[in-house]
Amino acid sequence: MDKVYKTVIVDDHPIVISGISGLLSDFETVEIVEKLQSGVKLVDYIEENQVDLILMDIFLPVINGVDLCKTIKQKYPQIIIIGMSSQSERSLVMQFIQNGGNGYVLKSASFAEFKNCIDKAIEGEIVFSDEVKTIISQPLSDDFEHIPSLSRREKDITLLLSKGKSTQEIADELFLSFLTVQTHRRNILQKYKTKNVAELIAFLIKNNLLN
Amino acid sequence: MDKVYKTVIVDDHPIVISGISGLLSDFETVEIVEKLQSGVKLVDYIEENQVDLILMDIFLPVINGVDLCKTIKQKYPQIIIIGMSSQSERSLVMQFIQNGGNGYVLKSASFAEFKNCIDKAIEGEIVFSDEVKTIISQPLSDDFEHIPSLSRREKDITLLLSKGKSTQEIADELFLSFLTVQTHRRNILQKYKTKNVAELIAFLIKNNLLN
DNA sequence: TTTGAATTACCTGATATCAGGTAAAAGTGG
DNA sequence: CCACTTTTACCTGATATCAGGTAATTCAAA
Repeated sequence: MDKVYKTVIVDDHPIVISGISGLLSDFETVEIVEKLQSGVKLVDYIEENQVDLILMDIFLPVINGVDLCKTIKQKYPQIIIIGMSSQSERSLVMQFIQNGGNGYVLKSASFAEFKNCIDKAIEGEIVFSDEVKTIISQPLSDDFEHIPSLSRREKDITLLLSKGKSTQEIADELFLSFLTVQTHRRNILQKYKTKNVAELIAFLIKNNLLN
Repeated sequence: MDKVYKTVIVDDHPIVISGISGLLSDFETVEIVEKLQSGVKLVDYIEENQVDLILMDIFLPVINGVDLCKTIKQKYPQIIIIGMSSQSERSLVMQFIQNGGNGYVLKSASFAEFKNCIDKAIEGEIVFSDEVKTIISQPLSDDFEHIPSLSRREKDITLLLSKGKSTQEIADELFLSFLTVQTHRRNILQKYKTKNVAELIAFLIKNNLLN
């Protein structure tokens, strides 16, 4: 007899949870043990209960899905984690997998795709829904591009930049020298290989790095 | 006996559709007649069939939910349209309502909220889920702020801006004078009351005006 | 404890942006 | 056809950004 996978669904949208529940109700190998709306609750739940499989939204309030996956995998590497999101930015998928994710499925995937991915993931494969596959396979990946993260200070600065603040204004607000902020700006642009703030902000928002 | 509302659900995520279907199956006054994954299909469907109520995602591929609502309401003002989305940017909600929307519900709303909103909308009210209410009621609205849209040329330019292109590069790509692009930039910044491109790009993306 | 990353800071010069003003075509809709 | 918007274009000057370099301090992790 096959093992029954104790499964947790994490999504801040009740409707999505209900949709997935419905989908999974046919599965004999999967048993939904909990439905949660936040990453914090997930961490708490795992501490106290046995969990084999997690289906999680990547865009969660407070905690980023990628970081959440990393945290969980560090303590419980045996748990299978499948990420979900609406859009799929190539880099985001890569990041998720690099942090231990076992698969990535777009919410626009068909039911069949969804089921297939879950089956395969249980068997130990790294799985992607069709659309994700086409996206990540485009620039024939041997460059497992890894997106650097922003430091605390850099986050402060990018946030203010996105609000239209100038270098001088940012310096004043953060009680820093104009020149320091200038250095940070340069480092951030370099870090993401962007030419100017416009491109930077677009990149950061698309990759969910801005707040 | 109450009228039974012929309802169409439009969302590019099958899972969400399934979730909403489940939710609505209890309703006696609502009958789901079609589930669609794109705005184009919706327009086609309406031409051929009777529809009383539409639940639509705002972020749809190809056609913007706001524009879609406007188009439909022009021809079929009697159809009740409720918008849905994951995040709620105040201005986006306002735009939707201004274009004829009968309500706006966040996907993070509870089932009870969802049901309540649909009931009230059927009765002719303009409805919002709780979280949306708090967001839109903040700057005590008598300034029914309306967000201007980008002209064709302005769209071209903002798109290139978000890719990090400079004024000169944009001018070259679009075969325009440097000075023309400069004028467009100024107009766009003015239009959205933004101080620089960084703020502009952040604003445009948040309001789904880019691409 | 020491290595490396993060944060702070300064200097210079080229280039780009932003804000002010003006205005003529070209296209659109009533 | 007229009004209005859009698109095109020019001028000027102040200010900001970007790119190059260097370097000391702080702080966390190995």
